[in-house]
Amino acid sequence: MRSNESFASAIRLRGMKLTRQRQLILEVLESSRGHPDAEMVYAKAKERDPRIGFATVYRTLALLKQLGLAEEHNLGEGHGHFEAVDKTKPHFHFTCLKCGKVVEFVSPQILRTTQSLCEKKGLLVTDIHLHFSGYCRHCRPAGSECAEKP
Amino acid sequence: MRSNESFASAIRLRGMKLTRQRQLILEVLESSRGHPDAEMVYAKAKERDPRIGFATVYRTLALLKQLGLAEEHNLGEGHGHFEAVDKTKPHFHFTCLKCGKVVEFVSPQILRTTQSLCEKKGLLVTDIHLHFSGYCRHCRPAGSECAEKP
DNA sequence: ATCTAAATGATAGTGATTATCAATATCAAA
DNA sequence: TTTGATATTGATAATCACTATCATTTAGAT
Repeated sequence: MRSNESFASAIRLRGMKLTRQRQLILEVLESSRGHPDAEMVYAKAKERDPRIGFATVYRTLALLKQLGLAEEHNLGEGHGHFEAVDKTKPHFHFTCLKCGKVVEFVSPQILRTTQSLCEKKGLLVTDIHLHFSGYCRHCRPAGSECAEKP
Repeated sequence: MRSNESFASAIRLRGMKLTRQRQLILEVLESSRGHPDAEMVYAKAKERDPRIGFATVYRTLALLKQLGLAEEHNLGEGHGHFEAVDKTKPHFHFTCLKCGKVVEFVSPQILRTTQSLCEKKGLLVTDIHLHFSGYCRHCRPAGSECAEKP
């Protein structure tokens, strides 16, 4: 795991300590498919370290976010969902309002547009959250095309 | 206020009742600058109707969202921010991580790209939330250009 | 004016996240 | 390698944003 290295150095750079728990939580996140929430990460971490605490999970997820190793997404449920960052594959999310399915997709064009917008406005962008919601192919009413809100 | 009309008809269409409180909350939202949260809407509504309740504010904001008359944005604080919808001006938000300022901007190009993505994937998109965060012109470190997360 | 269902407001409850703090573990230095 | 300073942990209490409940009130049809 290459990010273990960068994690260790980022941690030490800031005078923080590389703990068993922090490494475990990063590993859990990296080996997760989809977008686990804090509770899910806690459950998975607990399988490998039954003594791990809930607060540590939250603290570590916040730390990983700060270090740019994790992202938190708001998928329309009342709580956060987390994902290990793979810088080579920035992507966006669509949530189906009916079946709840989350679709990931990429758009180099949106990234480019964002890039140029950011330059024009003098904004230093560190995070882009693009989240669509609506109805997936399966749940959309028959015959409906892309449209504005009803 | 043209949206009062559409509000009244949308409400009645669904067999709901057009109450003093609902009208007041819509008016508060429409006359607000920026992106008030539920508490702010409650405070402003209370100025005009001291008997109004907290739950009513939440219920009505949810209703306005359903009717497409309001949007809820996640600006990185732990709670929602609301905004009356003006369909002629879809826009996005940038939050400065240092000073907290929220910048609004438009991008017809991103809307177009979204439109065509949605068509390709067969997704019926009803809502687009694009939220950037980073550092504004004033807070960004001197000499820094647009860049990835540190 | 009357009636009925919808809506309100007060408040209790819930779920997610954060703060507190004594106990523990990391890691630099002796 | 032990020691010591202090960052971190884990248990739990607290907080925060929001939602459910329910008796009372009100909108709007008759």
